[in-house]
Amino acid sequence: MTTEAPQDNKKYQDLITTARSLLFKHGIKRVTIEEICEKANVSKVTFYKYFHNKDDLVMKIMEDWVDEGVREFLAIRDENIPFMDKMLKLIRMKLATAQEYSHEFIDELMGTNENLKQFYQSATMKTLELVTDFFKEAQEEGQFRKTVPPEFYIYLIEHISEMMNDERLKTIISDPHDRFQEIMNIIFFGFNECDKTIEYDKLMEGRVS
Amino acid sequence: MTTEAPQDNKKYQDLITTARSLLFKHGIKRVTIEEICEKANVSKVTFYKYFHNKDDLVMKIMEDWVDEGVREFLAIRDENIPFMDKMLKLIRMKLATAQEYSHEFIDELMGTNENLKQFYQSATMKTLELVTDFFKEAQEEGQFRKTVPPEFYIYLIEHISEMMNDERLKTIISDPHDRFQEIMNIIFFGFNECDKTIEYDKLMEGRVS
DNA sequence: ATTAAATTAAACTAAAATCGTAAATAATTA
DNA sequence: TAATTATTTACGATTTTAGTTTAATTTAAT
Repeated sequence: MTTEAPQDNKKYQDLITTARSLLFKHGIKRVTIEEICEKANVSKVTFYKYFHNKDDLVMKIMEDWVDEGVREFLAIRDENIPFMDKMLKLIRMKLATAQEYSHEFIDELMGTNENLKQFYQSATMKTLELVTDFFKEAQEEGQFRKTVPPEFYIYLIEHISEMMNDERLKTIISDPHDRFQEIMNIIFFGFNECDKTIEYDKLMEGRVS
Repeated sequence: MTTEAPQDNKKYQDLITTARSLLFKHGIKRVTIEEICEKANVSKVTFYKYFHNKDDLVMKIMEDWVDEGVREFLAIRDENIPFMDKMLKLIRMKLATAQEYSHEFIDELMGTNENLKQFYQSATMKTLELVTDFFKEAQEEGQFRKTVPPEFYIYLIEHISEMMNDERLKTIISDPHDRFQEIMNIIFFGFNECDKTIEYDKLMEGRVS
């Protein structure tokens, strides 16, 4: 008689995972509910048992996704490793998720629907606070220059993958290794001459690219 | 009074290029004619001036694309460089185009429409003959083991990019450099110990990845 | 085996999207 | 200016999609 929570339901999970990969790849408007149901081997009736409509589905996907991200972040934050290694792992994480979803998906999330937009913004807010606190603490410990606003570091971190895929930058530095090296060097050490570097290979180690 | 050939028309070209990138990315059924027109800044009426319908558009895209491929191939074939270097360039070309289109596009090309299917098959036939001749000649010159059917080499070449992106293989050899190295070594030298290798970096040089 | 719940396929309606065209209007070119 | 060409707007016809209903089937628990 115990009514199962939807998170533990197989059909629900099938729908979430199939929908996620489809929507992340093609964006929201290109994918139909029927297609999701077919690919997930779930009938349309069952879909409407768990979701009111497509927007509702998207919100639940985002909830899952954000929670996942927060969990990953907290795990890294609380690891017992040097600060620089944590930074590496955070960047790696960002690059990993950035490859998952298409630009189109985020654009649609922000553009068309007002509910989704609000939800997405409040979700990013929540995670942003977490990360900001992390940076502020690191700054107080002397890991960063104190004159840099932590929000600016977050901005930079979030734009690394964008820079890596920027067509203009690609023509300037075609080799991805070199490109990454240069971006990281600028972010961490600025234009000053410096003997420290962040290795692309170290960042990518163990990653299935 | 000279009626301009459509190939030289700006609007026509805009339609072809925008349609190509959209269709290659999302497949045929996900993209609407109106979307193409909007993105290309061409009115729908103008679209129907140049194309009967979506299938007609796809065929003309394919024609362009195949011609382009044949030209590239012939250019490489007739270059005055060692055979191995030609091989490298051909593989590079294959990898480049494979990143352009999605699996979905080719699937739809083969699956839904009978006209497109026929057209695609005859087009690949035509190019396959060219490449086969190239390999046969190389074989007669002693560049390959004579007991290998050239068709099998073509098959292998065409599957390099697939292997590079194969999830199973990725877990076995996660580093793309290593993965590519191993694939190339197998294809060119088999399982025999051999001091020759094909360098990933050499293959990728000058490519904007 | 019996019962209750979950799932499904199929049919269906209403709304929305898309196609393709025809006319009126603006822009180019001769 | 006149003739040709490109674009906008509007529109009807068709197709697709969303969401619901019903009846049949599967699944799981008792």
